[in-house]
Order: sequence, then structure tokens, then C-alpha cells
Amino acid sequence: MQITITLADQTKKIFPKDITCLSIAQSISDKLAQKILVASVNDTLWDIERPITQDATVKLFTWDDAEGKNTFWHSSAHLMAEALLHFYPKAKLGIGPPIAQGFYYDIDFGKETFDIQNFAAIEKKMLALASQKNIFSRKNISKKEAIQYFEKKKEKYKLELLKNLQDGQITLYTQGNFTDLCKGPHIPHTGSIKAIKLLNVAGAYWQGNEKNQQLTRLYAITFPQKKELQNYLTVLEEAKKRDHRTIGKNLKLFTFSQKVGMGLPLWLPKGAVLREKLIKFLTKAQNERGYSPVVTPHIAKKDLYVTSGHDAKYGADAFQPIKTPHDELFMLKPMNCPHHCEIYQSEPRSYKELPIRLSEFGTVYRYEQHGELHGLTRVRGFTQDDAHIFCRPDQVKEEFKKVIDLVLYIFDKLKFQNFTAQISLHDPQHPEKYIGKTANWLQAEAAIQQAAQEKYLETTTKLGEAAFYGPKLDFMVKDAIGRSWQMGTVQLDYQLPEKFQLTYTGKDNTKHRPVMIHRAPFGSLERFIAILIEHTAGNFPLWLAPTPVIVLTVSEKYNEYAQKVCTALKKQQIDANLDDRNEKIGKKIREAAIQKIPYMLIIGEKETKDHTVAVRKKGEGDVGSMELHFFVKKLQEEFYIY
RNA sequence: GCCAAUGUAGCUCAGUGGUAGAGUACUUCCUUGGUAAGGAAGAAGUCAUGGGUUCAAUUCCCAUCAUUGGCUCCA
Repeated sequence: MQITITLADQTKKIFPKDITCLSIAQSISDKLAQKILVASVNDTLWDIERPITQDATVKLFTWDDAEGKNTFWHSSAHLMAEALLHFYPKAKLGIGPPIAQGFYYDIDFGKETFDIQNFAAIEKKMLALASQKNIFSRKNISKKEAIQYFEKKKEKYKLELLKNLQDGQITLYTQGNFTDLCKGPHIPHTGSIKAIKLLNVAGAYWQGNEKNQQLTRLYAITFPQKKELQNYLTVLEEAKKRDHRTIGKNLKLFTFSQKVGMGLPLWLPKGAVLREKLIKFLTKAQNERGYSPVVTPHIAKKDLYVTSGHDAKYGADAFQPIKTPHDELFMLKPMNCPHHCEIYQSEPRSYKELPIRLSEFGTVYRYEQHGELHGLTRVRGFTQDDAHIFCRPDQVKEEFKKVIDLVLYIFDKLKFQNFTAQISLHDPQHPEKYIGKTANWLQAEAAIQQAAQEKYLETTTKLGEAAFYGPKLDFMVKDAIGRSWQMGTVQLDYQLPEKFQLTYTGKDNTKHRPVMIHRAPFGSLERFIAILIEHTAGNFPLWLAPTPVIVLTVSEKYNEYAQKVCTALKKQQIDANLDDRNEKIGKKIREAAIQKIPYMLIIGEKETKDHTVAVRKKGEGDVGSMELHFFVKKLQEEFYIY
């Protein structure tokens, strides 16, 4: 019997029934047959040596495809489990999936503790097992048999996984001495795993639930070639150098103090300049777009947050209230929105004034969990570039689109290219996590989706990621080591106006409820700057650089003229530093370069005599001498690109 | 909050059961130099904190705090 196989390029080929993808690859070229790791048959991932029984569309995947890598790493996870059981025969296995970079396996070591010292031994064992070229063999098994099998092995986590599987759809994969519950597919045999690196150990709750047992998660990565592992490790090293905590320290942007408290950043002069420049930039953009700046205090009565619903939701996880001698309770503000609601409330509003856009660089304080704090990306005190737009229901979509434009404008100016837009919706399975009527939720969610669509924004959608009062459009950006952080956010809210009984008088002379849009293009200045540091590796664009220009003297003889140059630059609003130390020019240049200063002006005998400056530009080197006013003009042109 | 690792000079990091060392930064002196590190001297540490073991602890053990990598959480 013959079957027709349609390949990715739409060519059709006739093969005998029970042909495998490996044979199909062989029919194309030997080289492809060597490289193929996994395939898909009618869009279902398929072992390459598993027979195909009927007409199908087949795609072949190699290491160059995400599917190939995932399968390779998934198989590697099985290999790691096999090696681990060799050293820890009593360990119980959780799950072992591939991830973006490598894979992990969750293991319950029981009373034993896992020792990192064993990494090398496990890697060695894995390599030894890999070289045996053990075949990954697939076996269909009934649920009853599967339960018997794993009961005998006392694999309690596997038994729990089995509970949620349907009889008839259960498969086991075996390689060497190891058999795992697994739907597959896998690479043909372990022999293609040539390079192995165990990366780190972490605790992870079983099934991601805090109330469950915590298992030990081992992260690792493997490659089909040793060279690729070397490259990967080099990339990791490079990424570490971009870490905003390292650069922040080296460039003297910010610091932390145990005495001040964990998660409370202290902005050093250079960091503060950077912050101010970003604030100035966004303020200008917002003022041009009809925002009105407001200022609200850092504390407010607890009642405010009871009204808003934040207290019920987050009260327990907040900094505890401050008590006055008269038993009043004040909270450090965790959010600006309730304050802005009160500003809206301060006078009667007409439909004619809407939308009202209240903006504030508002510093908020949240009692984040100890283990969550991370450099500037997760802190306990931070400044949001917050604004709340109060508008009529018929204005929602237009306003939402304007906010998207603003976020994209900012990302564009700061050259954030690799962001993803995520629509965060409520999870209908967990209504207790949200406030408000379902009808409002659906309306809000539809509005966000529509606005994003009309802006041709490519989005992913996630259930259960919404704020408790409304759905969000989040802009996610990755840091140097590939972690994804929420930056800009736009949130649609029908609930707070309800809670605060906000109204406006409509055309019909009756009271109506406005809709609120919460939005923060940066998200928080702290996190934004952290990511900006990592994306630029500290090489900020000229208009943001804390020190755009440094004046370097060749010897102390020229300090006087250099000082004059510096003063002249400052008069032109160009923040120039002066390095008049008794050091050689080479050293001064090196240090200025390490500080990533965009322009160095070198002042020696020639410049002093000719009243010029010798310009050295970052990345370009010596660009020659010129008169100061000419340099100033050039610099200003570069500044005012923005 | 949970699991694990780490904590030595301002910074980066060696090291040791007999109370510490390098590079760099800092101070002073010499040098006055032309595009990524000139030379010399000096000062600098309660070895995170608190207990315990020991004749003796920075080193071993326990606890606490902080940091790091994850998990959970993230208005």
C-alpha cells in the first residue's frame, strides 16, 4: 500500500505505508538524514523513526529549528534523569521539559541534599551514557499498566501526572536503563548529544503551586557540538558584562545600602542626571499630547486604599500602615491611581472636558517579597511614569490607541526593538482574583484587543495576567540574560471609577461614569533604566549620557585653557567634566573610555595656542581638531535629533 | 515567603584552625607627557552580624542579615 506525503515546500511524494520521516529525509539527501532530529506529521510532532500510516503533510526539523532544539533538549532531560538516578537511586522525578535555553528536571531527593560538587560527575556520566548511542524507544501502554509500573517504582509525581492523562494516550519512552512517562517525541538516540553543561540548581514547587512540595530543579544545556557549548558559554559571559548591576556600579549610577534597606535604590549623581533626562524627555512628549502634570503625597490614609480595593487585595503584602497619635492609619502609597481619582473628584466634571489626562512621576512603595528583589528591576521603592486618563466610554478606543502610539514613540526613540506586546486578560477559572462585573471585563478586553489590532500591533494573549481591576496591554522587554520584564503598560479600568463614584455630566444633563486608563510607558524609571543599561551596555545615546563630554589635558600646563573650555561648554548647557589630574593622556583616555563618555576633548600645547579642541569620539577615535564653537554646533545638532 | 549558593580593603578577587594578601581605586612625592594603564612611597579590612566547638575561629558548626540563581508573587 502506498501513501502520499506532502513536504514543507508542497512537493508530493509517494512512499510505501509505514515509511518513517528518517527514510523520507534519506530520499532527499544523506546530509539531511544525518541532521534531522524530529519531524511533524500533520502538525503533530513525530519521532523520525515512527511509521506513518496514511497520507500526511510532513515537516522535517534539524538543530536549526526550534522544534529540533526543543526535542534535543527534551531528550537530554531524559539523559540527565538517567545519570541522576545512577547517583541518587532513591530520587523521585517530577517533570523535565525543554526551555528557551536548555532544559531542566525537577527532582525530589528526599532526605538527601543535592550537592553542586556533583555537577562534573553527572556531566561525565551523561557523556558516557550518550556515547552508548542508546535508542529512545516509544511504547504505548494502558493507563492501568502505567499506574502499576510507576507504583512499583514509587514514582509518586509520575502517578500524579498520570491521573490527568487519558487511557489510550499514554506512552513511555525508554533509553538505556531509564524509562519515563512522556508523550515525546525524542531524537533517535543519545549519540548526538556531544556537549553537556549543568548550569544551576533551584527550588521549584511541584506543579508551580506554592502549597506543594518543593522539588530541586536542575538546569542544564546540551549541544550536538562541543564548539557550540563554548560559544554559548562565551555569550553568557558577555551577557554578564551587560548586567545593569555591574555597569551601574562601574559608571556610578546607583547603589544600595543595607542601612537604608533592601530594594531601596540610592541614585548617585550620574544616575540622577540620567533619570532627570528621561523624565524631561517623557514630560515633553506628554505635554505635547495633552497630559496635565499633578503631584500627590507619598502617604495617604488607609481608607483611600480600602475604597480603591487595593487594601483588600494587597494590604497584607504592603508596608504596614503608619499610626498617628490619634490612631489614624496612613499607608505609604503603593499606587498613584487613588490619588488621581481624588483629583478628578475635586470638582464637578463635564463631558466637554474629557478626556482628562493626569500625569505624575509618582514614587510608590511596595513590600516585595525578599526573594524577589533584583537590582533595579524589582525594588521596594520606585518611581512610575504614571498617568490616568479619565474619558467617556466613546473615547476609550481612541485614547487607548494614542497611548499605544506614545509607548511606541518612546521605544523608537530609545531604540528598543525587541519588545513583545502582551494582552493580559482575566482568567474565567479564577473569578476571585478580580473585582467588577463580567460584562465590564468583556467590554474592556474587547476594547484592548480592538485597539491593538487597529494599531497593527503584534500581540500575544495571556489569560490570568490581568490586573485585579482590569485587562492590560503590556510591553515586555528582555534583559541581558534573557529574562522578560514588563516595561510599558496600558490598563483599562471600569472598576475604580465605580469604587470612587466618579461622574461627569453628559450632554443629556445626567451623571455618567467615566472610564479610566492607567498607563506607564516606561513602567518604572528604575526598571526602565536597568533595561536601558543592559541594552546599551552603558553606551547611552549622547542626549542621555550623564557626562556627554570630558575635557582631558595633556599636561598640567594646559589646565587653565581646559578650564575655560569646560566653562564655555557649560554655558551652552553642555555638561562637561574636566580631567586635569597629573596623569598621562593615554591613561586619561583609557579611563574616560571605560566610563563610556561619548566625547573627549584633548587639550595640549597645540590646542591652547590655536584656541581649538582635539575631538575624540567614542567608537571612532581621533576625529581631528576644530574650533570650540564649531564643536558646540556639531554637538547641539546631535542633541536636537530628539 | 520557599530551595540552594555566596559574603575577605571603596571595587574585582586570592588565601588560612595560630587574628590576613594581590590588582585597581585613594593620599603624597617624582615625572609634564599627544590619543586605551609612567614610576615610587603610604594609608586602607571587627575577614557580614551574633552565638557555639576549640588552648586558639576569618577559617569548623548553628542562627540572623544581605547578595546571587531559581520557584511562588508582582496593583
